[in-house]
Amino acid sequence: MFINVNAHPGSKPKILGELGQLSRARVILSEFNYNRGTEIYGQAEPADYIYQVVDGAVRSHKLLSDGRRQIGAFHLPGDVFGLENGTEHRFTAEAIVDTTVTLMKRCSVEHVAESDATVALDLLNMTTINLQHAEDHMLLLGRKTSLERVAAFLLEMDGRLTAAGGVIALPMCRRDIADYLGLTLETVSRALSQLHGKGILGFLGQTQRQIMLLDRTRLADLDL
Amino acid sequence: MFINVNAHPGSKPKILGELGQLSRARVILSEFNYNRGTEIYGQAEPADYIYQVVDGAVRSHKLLSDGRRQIGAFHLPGDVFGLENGTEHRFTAEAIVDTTVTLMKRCSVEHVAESDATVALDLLNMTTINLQHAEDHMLLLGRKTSLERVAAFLLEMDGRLTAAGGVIALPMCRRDIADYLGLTLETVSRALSQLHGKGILGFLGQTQRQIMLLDRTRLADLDL
DNA sequence: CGAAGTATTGAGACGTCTCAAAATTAGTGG
DNA sequence: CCACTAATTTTGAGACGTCTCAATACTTCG
Repeated sequence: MFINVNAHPGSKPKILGELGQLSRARVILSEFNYNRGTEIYGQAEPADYIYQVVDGAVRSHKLLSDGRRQIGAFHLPGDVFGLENGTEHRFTAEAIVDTTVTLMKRCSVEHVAESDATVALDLLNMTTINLQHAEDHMLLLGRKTSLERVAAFLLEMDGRLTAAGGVIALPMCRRDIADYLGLTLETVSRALSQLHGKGILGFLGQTQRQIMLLDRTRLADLDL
Repeated sequence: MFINVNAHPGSKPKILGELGQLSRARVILSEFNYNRGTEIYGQAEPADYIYQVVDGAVRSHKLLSDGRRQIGAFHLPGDVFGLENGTEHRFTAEAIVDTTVTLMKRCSVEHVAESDATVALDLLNMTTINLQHAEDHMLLLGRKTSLERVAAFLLEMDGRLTAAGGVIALPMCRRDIADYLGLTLETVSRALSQLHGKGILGFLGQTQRQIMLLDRTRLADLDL
C-alpha cells in the first residue's frame, strides 16, 4: 500500500526526493502530524521509524544532565531524519511548529537494504549528507565567533527555506538558534542587531521572525 | 592480489575488522607509510582512496581562511578514514607520527557496493560510526567547559588507545588537542594541570606525553 | 651540551555569559 | 477588534571564562 506523498496541499516536488526513492522499493509510507512543541522521539528510545519532513520544521538535540542543550540540526521540508544505525535514537526530535512528516518502518527498510544494494546506497547517501553537515558544524562550533556563527546560520537558512528574494521566515525562536550555534539567546539577538545596524540585514513588517537578507555578499564575507 | 593486513609486526587482531570485511569482497588492499607531519590528502582533493590506520595516528582537520583550525577526528589503529560520498575530501588528513595505513581504491569499492548490498551496508556502518562521533563532538564543542572537554578527551583516548591500566601515551601535541577541543593550547595545558592538582591525573616518567589516568570515575563525573 | 621545539605558568585583554529590565510580539477572551 | 496577559526579543551592565601575549621550564635531538 502506497500513500501518495504528493497528495498533500502545498507540498513541493522535491519532497519526493529521498524517501521517495525508498518507497519504490516496496516500503510502506504513511503521514503523521505533530503539534508545535511535541516530541517526535526521545534520545535512547528505540529507533523504529525513519522520517521525512513534508511541512513544518523539526529540531534534533542532545542534553547534558544540567540542562545545557545542543541542537545538532534543524530538519526542514524535504529533509530525512531519524536515520540511526544502532537500535536507538541519538537525539531527541521535536516539532518546532505544527509539522507533517512521512514515516516508514525502519526494520522494513533495513530488510530491503540487506538484499538491494541500491537501497543500501540510498541510505548511505542520506547518512553522508548528515555527516557532512555535522562536520561543517563542528568547525562553526569550535572556531567561529558569534557574528560568524549567526551569519553562517542565516546563509544556511536562506539556502534551505527556499523563500523568494532573500526573505526568510524563521520557524525557530532565538533560544533554538542559540542552542544550535553554541551561544546564548542574548548573544544571538545582539549579533542580529549588529548585522541590522550595518545594513546587512533588514526586518520586515511587524512579524517577529521575518528577516530580510539585504546583502548576502557581505554575509558570506562574515561566514569565514 | 591480497596483502595480508595482519602480516604487520605489532598489529592487533581487530585491525582486520572493517576494511577487512571489504577485502573479502575482492578489492585490492595495499600498505603505505607516511612520515610524521606528512599530508595524506588535502581538503578538496579528489577522494581516490579509503584508508585504515594500521599503526600510528592521523588527524583530520578543516581550516578557515585566517588559519583557525578545527580537527574533526583523530584516527587511531583500526579506524577507517577518508570515506567520502562526493568525489573530493572534506578534510585534510595528516600523519601525527610515523604512520602505516592500508588503502584501497575508492572506485573499486564503490563498484562492488553497487551490486553487493553487504558491502554497501559495511560502508553505511563505517559512515554512521563517523557520524555518531561528530554528533557527540558537536555537543562538546557547543556546550562543554574547557575542563569537561579535556576530561572527555582523556576518556575517549583511554578507551581507544587500548593501553592497559588507564595509562595512555598521547601521540598528539597540545595544539592538536586544543584544535580538536575548540580551545587554545594554553587552556588545555591549564586544564590538565588542574586535573593533576586534583589528583585525578598523574604524569609518568620524564617522557612528555606520557600521562597516567588515576581516576577514571572522577574523570567521568567531569564529562557531563 | 647546546639548540629547537614543546609545554607550563602568569597577567591582563576581550568576548561571551549572566542577570535584570524594558520593549515588542503573540495568544486569549471579551 | 480591542484589552489583557503571557511569551519572546532586545538592550544594558557587570561577571566570568577563555584567549592573547610573554616569560620560564622542560623535552628532544643533533
